[in-house]
Amino acid sequence: MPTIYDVARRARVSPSTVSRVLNGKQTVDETLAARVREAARELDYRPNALARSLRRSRTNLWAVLVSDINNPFFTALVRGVEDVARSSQYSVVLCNSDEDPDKEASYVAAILAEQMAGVIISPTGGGGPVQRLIDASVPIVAIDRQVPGATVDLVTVDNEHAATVATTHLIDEGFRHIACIAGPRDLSTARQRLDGYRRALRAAGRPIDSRLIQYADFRESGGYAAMAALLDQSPRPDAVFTTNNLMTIGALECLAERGVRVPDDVAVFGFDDVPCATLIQPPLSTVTQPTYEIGRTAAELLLARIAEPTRPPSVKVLPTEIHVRASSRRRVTKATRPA
Amino acid sequence: MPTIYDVARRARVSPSTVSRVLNGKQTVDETLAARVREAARELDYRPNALARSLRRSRTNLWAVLVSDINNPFFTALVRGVEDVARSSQYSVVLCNSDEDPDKEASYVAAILAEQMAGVIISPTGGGGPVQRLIDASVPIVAIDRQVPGATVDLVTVDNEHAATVATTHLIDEGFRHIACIAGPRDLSTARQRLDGYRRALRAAGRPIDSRLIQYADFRESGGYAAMAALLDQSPRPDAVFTTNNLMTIGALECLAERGVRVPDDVAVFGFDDVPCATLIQPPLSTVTQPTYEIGRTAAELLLARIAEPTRPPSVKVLPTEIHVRASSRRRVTKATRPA
DNA sequence: CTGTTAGCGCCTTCAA
DNA sequence: TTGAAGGCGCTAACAG
Repeated sequence: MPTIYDVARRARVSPSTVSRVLNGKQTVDETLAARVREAARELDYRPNALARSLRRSRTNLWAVLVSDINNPFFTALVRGVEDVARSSQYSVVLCNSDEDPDKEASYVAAILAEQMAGVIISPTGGGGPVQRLIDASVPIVAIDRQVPGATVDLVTVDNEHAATVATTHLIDEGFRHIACIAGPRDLSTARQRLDGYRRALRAAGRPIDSRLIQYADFRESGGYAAMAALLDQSPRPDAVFTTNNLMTIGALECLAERGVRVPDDVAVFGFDDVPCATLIQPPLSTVTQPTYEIGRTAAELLLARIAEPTRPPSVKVLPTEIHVRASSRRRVTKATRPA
Repeated sequence: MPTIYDVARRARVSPSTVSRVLNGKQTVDETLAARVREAARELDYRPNALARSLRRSRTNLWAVLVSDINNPFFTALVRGVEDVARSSQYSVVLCNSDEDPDKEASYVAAILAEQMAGVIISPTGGGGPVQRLIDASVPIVAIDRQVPGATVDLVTVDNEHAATVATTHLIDEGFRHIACIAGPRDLSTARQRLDGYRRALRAAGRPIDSRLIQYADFRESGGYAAMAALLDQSPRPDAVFTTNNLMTIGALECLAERGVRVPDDVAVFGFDDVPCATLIQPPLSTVTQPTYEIGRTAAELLLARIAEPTRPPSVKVLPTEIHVRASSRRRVTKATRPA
């Protein structure tokens, strides 16, 4: 690999001049600049990012550290991040903490060691490792959920509101025993969605039956188990609000396996888009988040934070969309239909 | 951030001794080693990976450069890679080329600039950028598809065989006009699956009707468009073999939208697992790949390649599984049923 | 076994 | 405007 010295020699200038030309600095004489550019091209010179970063003590790499790489919500938002990053000369790498604080800690260590320029993160519940990034003044933007015990830039949605709307819809349809499959207690997002569910019931003068609230882990298996538990107990729900996409899938699998009909026996309203939502019968009612916009907004906040590290943290709340479809609509049963 | 000099001063030894202790080198006197470790702990010292990498001229970062981050096939295999990487002190970052040679080129540039220790890649069709990595002797393992015009370590599956089995199944079920939604012509994987389809027809003495072969882009929208084209022409297929998961989804969406029944009007056999496969009605017949194993095997090949850069490239072909479900079974129609 | 020294490739004062 | 020189933090020769 040719170095800046090789280029300098070939262009008959000093290494500093090469550096200046390659970084678009100051006014270098156009004759020399042209010679430098040609020499660089001829040698297929590519700057050593390691050396440059060591010198400048920061790279041009952003990490997107998500809690579940298999959740399409997180992968979809990466595109929004990439589009902003590319236009600002950053490269984006994706890391997967898998909701595991240990893995998160090991990626945080790597981010620190590699001196990455910024981090967009959906922190795991533990919340420990992220503090290291904050302590080290690494520019950081949280997505989806807050960093426990810290105030950093955040891009999220109106979780509580959306959950209220979804639950209220189920109430208005006339369902009596509306269950909620909630996420981990230590995730702000999960708490807000559960709060929205509770608020809707309260507003309708309905009691909140804690047996109808099942906590799970935001994964498919968790949704499945929670649904199974709900079906095995009394009162058995006639509707369920599932608070993320993977848990919705798990719950639907459980219902299908047991021959429980949707929405006739149990209605379903899910949070987040579900892959192949349109292929599932009946079509699924969902709250959807603007994933691309979330990624884009987070990236823009990160740029702003890098440019001005001391600016006060800001929170962007993006709007959700509610899609009411057949899975949450009460059907007139045959028995009550006029003969 | 404390440096190795700070640790050395505090432990009253030289920086080299600190370096040796921290890297587990040679036999350092245990008294000194203990002092060093304690000093490092007290200062919360974390080595600067940039400096270390600059010095050693290689990092401990692997890149997994996939062609579509929204395809669960690719994200699922990352876990297999991570498990191997972690046990060998490498961190894994995921990059998304989005089947776009330009994006791929820009990530290749970043990988080169950051001197990453190894790359696992599913190359885009263009094939250009990967050559840079090979030229720079970056250890590289291809997954899913070959690198055009180069011989590197490769982990793939028995694409042609699996496609033959799937198509043969459709033939045996008695379908007359079996279509194929094929992938991009410049991807080895797509070619092999199409070859398998052709071979099955040939073996059954069936003509190969080129109107029944639609080329698409391995994406949902491509599958949709291809299916639409097939439905609008004559002969209209009564079965279709879709050669990847996203195109299967697109095709199913098209069929659902037009009220075409599966499998009564058109039977479907898909390649790759489809998210929420079990929720789709009718259950989908698929060829599935061992994603975790593919990731693990690729990572192991990469380790071997790093350890011995000159070893001859090897190709690992992992077995697929065929799941025949209702979407590809011929149903006895009511007309022919005994009354 | 330990310390001194030099340099990985680059950028950035500082002088000219 | 250009060049010379130093140093980012670390490791690997080389002495001792």
